[in-house]
Amino acid sequence: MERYNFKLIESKWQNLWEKNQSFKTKIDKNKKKFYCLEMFPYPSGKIHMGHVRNYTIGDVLSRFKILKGFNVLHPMGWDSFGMPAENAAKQNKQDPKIWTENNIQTMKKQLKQLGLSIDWDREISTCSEEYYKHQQKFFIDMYKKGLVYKKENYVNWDPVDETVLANEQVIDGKGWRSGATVERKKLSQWFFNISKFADELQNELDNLDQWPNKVKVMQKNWIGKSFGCEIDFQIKGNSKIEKITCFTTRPDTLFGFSFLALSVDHPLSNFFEDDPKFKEFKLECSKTGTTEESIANAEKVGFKTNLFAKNPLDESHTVPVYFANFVLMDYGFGAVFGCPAHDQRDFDFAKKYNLEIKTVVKPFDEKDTFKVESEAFSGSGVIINSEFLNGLKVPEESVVKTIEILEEKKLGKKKINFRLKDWGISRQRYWGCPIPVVYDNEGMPHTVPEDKLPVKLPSKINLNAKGNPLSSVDDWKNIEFDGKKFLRETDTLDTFVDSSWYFLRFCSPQNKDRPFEIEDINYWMPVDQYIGGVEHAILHLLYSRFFMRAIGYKDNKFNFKEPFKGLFTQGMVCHETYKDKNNNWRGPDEVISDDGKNYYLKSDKSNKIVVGPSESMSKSKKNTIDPEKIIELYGADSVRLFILSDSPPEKDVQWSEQGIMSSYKFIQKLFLLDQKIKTINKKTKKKSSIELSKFINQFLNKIEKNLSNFHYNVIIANIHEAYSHWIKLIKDEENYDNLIKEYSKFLISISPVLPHLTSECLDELNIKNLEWPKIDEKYLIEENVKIVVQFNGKKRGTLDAKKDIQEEDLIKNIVKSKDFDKYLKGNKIKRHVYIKNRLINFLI
RNA sequence: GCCCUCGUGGUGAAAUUGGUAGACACAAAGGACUUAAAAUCCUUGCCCUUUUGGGAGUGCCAGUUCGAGUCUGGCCGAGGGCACCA
Repeated sequence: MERYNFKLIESKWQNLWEKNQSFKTKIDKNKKKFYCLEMFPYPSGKIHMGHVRNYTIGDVLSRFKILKGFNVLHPMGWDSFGMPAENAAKQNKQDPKIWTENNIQTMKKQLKQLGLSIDWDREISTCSEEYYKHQQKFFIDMYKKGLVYKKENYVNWDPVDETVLANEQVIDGKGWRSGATVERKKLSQWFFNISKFADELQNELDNLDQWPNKVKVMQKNWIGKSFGCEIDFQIKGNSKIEKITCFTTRPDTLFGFSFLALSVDHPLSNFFEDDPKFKEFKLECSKTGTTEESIANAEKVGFKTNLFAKNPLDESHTVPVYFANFVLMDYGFGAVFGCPAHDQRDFDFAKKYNLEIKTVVKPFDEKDTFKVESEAFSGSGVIINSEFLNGLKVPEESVVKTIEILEEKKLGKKKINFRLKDWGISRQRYWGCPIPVVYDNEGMPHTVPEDKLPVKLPSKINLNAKGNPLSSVDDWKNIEFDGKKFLRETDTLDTFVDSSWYFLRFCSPQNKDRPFEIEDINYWMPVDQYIGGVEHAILHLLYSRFFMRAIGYKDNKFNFKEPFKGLFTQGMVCHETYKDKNNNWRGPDEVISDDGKNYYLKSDKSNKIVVGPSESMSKSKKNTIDPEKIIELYGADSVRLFILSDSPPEKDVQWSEQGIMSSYKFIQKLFLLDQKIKTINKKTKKKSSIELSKFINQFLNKIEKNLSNFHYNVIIANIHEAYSHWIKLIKDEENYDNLIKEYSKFLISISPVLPHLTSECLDELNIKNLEWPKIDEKYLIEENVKIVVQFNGKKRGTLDAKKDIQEEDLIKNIVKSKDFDKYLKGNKIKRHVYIKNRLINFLI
């Protein structure tokens, strides 16, 4: 028999799918739609195993839904603006546009080799004018609706690359690319007003019942809603300063008030700028490292002012006002009321500056004389030493009650605060969407008139110029509208803006005038299943949720709220790591082992390799496997099979050479099985057995259930089991036509995983127009069951019985069988428990 | 420090949701076929027993139950997220 020639057959089917436009989708209101989307890739050069896993998972689902009769939208595009293009361009002196387009061509070819069911007619690329011109329009619309603004803000500044870095691009206080220590710098930046939607973004999470809980928790923490109140503190010591407003979640500890602390960036700092000691203090504060950890561990220090704050609940009680390094300007009001007894940070500060520590909450099981000594007490309990607040339960009564009192006395009011900050979208980068703004000669910003859109990126540019490359392109920067001179905004948009609406563009990818047609959107959206890495849990997913709301703000025509109805976060692909004797990383193709234990370098047998733990594949550790080479060697179906087989898709999977080999062998076995089945002598096989129908229907049932729950690894196990069953089956006498009929159902049901092999096998049977086989429920019911027999909860054997056997009959059979004599003999059965068709437990 | 998730053979993992623990696969050991190797196939997998059998067993300790990998409480360990958020 011939071997399965995957090279021939896979390319044959890929060409056919392309020629027949098999995955082209159109709106069809008679069919239920299913929008399956995987996170689109950044075109960095070649696809990696992470892509293979991501897109295989999505493809299996898409193909399954197509078979189930859904109208499936399964598109693909390119997140093609971003820093790597610019950096590569600098190194290779190549135009970022050309570099990007070449990569797209390469990766597109590679994706096609995987046999993905993608409607390539909908392909989009965010760096094309056709895409970003709509984005500029969104920016202008949002500007007009007051959702975009410009303000001065502190940013992460890389002094070597001369650019702003996003928080995630700062690693241990250093620029991820330059390695330079990142500075805080105040810059004028554009912002999206995402915090306006903070409450809704948090509340709507509860309705996303097809999202992993983990992601929802992360977003909730990120948005960080907290309930409290704002309080005005009257100030003494400077006649120009009347009051300071603070936000607090613990107004109930107001009688424990012992200092008030301000951020050094607080507007009131202006009154102290002339004081050289304050200036020095402020400078010191700005030097503290920028990493979160170094901030958290930094010593709490303060600068004492000549100001005093009055306790609003007791005017005779005044406390000193400090500037302190731990107070953030961009949370609350940049001012904190300090209660050392019940907040550890305040406690540390009070200890250092010898401030009063007054206990105002005691635990339930303590006396009223309870005193905070060595550390702050922040647990629940009862209010003490607080006059009219005494006796209130902390926190459930005390906070609400104190706010009521403060509101009544007009000293404060209820307030909900969010941790979520507005989204800074300015980047001093060339390879991004230009911000459609110009400045007049007074420096006032204006949005670019719509008939002058798009603002195109200039093509000839010196990327090695210092700072933002766009600011040195004079003939682009200087522009005239109707005879008036303007200067262009040279910042470009954060690339997360590009990916915040690409899923909408897929619905109307070729529309020239508008980003989308509303009918298209309302038919296809929301995305029914979104699949991608958990690393986007907060940023991309939160930004997209915001963007939907921002586009629909004041003029909502969408018939849905959330862009992604279902979310699945897949795990990473890992591989062992290797280090040679000089402590250099080595790749899997550089090392070899004869016994599976001792590894050495292929090129130098004396160089022993230390095998490290399996880690997520990364170029820096050289533990990557190139999908293209693997497809070349084993074929796409083998890769698809293996990437799904070992671990559940949400967990990390370990890549192994043995694993891919065994998947390859299994594909060969399936093909051999196929040949055997088709060459069975048609005449000698007579009977149509119920067993065959049972087997196939139960198999279909398992596959369908496991497909719906993303238990793809179990599906592979099911296929293995089914294979063994077929091998036994073909030795039996079976009516040929019936055999083929049931066998074709098997092929169809595994086609989402192995589309090339099954297409070929089905084609030989002349089966076209594939449909998911209907499961015949009557074959799911077994008329014989195996019943577990237990004595005192211990399994002592099993007994075959008719389904739904009566209890008495079962017991009779057990006694009759004699297998259990040694447990029954001489023992009295006190009672027994019978679980129908499953188990019987005798208690003796 | 706070929050979330997870602990099952040498390894990756299954387990109809409280009912035969370890399906399926990788690796290992032994065997069969081979002159030999590769490939393929079969067996084994912790403890006692030659076998028949029996015992222990899902991180640890308790509890609920006829019955717990699954439920409850406490502890230990691993991974991830957030981190001066007032």
